[in-house]
Amino acid sequence: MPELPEVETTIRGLSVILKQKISNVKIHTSKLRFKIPNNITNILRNSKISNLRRIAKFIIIDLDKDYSVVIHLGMSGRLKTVSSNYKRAKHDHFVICFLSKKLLIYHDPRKFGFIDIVKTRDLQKQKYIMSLGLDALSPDLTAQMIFEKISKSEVPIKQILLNQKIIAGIGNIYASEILFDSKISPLTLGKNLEISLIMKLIKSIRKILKKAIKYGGSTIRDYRSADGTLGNFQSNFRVYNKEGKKIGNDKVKKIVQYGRSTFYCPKIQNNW
DNA sequence: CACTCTCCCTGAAAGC
DNA sequence: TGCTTTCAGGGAGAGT
Repeated sequence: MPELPEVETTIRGLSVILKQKISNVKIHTSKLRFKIPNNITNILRNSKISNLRRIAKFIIIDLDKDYSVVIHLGMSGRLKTVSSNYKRAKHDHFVICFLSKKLLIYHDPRKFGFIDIVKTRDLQKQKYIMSLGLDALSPDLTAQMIFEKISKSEVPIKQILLNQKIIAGIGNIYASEILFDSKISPLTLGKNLEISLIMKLIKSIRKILKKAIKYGGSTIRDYRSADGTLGNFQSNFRVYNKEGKKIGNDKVKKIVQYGRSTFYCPKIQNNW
């Protein structure tokens, strides 16, 4: 599932479309999480891709005409670049065609993602961007900032990590991995996390996410970056989806928090 | 405002 | 084997 490392991997795989000129756009399905704006075709046609970047889990494709395409992959979204002899597959909802004959395809079986187009200068005003906390890989992220945000919170740290308003980019899989790495119990309430543990947590956030990016993203089954290469971080999951696995003299336990599965080692993650 | 829960959707996997 | 049910998860929106 696309979390920060998968989004980063996708963007790196998209570099082949940089500077390319768009010849056409095809919308096969406009009803994703939100409707794809009607004016997107007109704005995209004859534009050039000037830059590719990431804000948390959002992919930003900047155009040369002061507009930016915003793509969120939701849970099952993928972007792939293919050549002109490509045959459309099921769930290919949106296609950008380039003069070079290359195609950029948005593929999303569950349609939880969305595609938007906004004036680049208005990007930060979009409510889905505006509400985001600091990016999980931002060098500016400090334990003090997190402490101030969670020191009164009765919410368990696992759920806090998923809250994009506090730290942006972490999803359900890496939340478990990060907590295991920092030896913090997912059940710890925000208000009970002392600053030294938050420092440890931030170290683990950076370590786990960077490692996942290095391995090309992961995801549950068959995460592929935009150039089609298979992410292989999943073989590096220590606890996620590993219920019953022995680690030292402990065993991975699965619990459900707020309707989401959490995997952890009760004896190892025992900061009580 | 802060928090919790449901729902959107499809395909894979489990259950029968 | 094959049909049916359950589960997975990001985040908006409703409800408390």
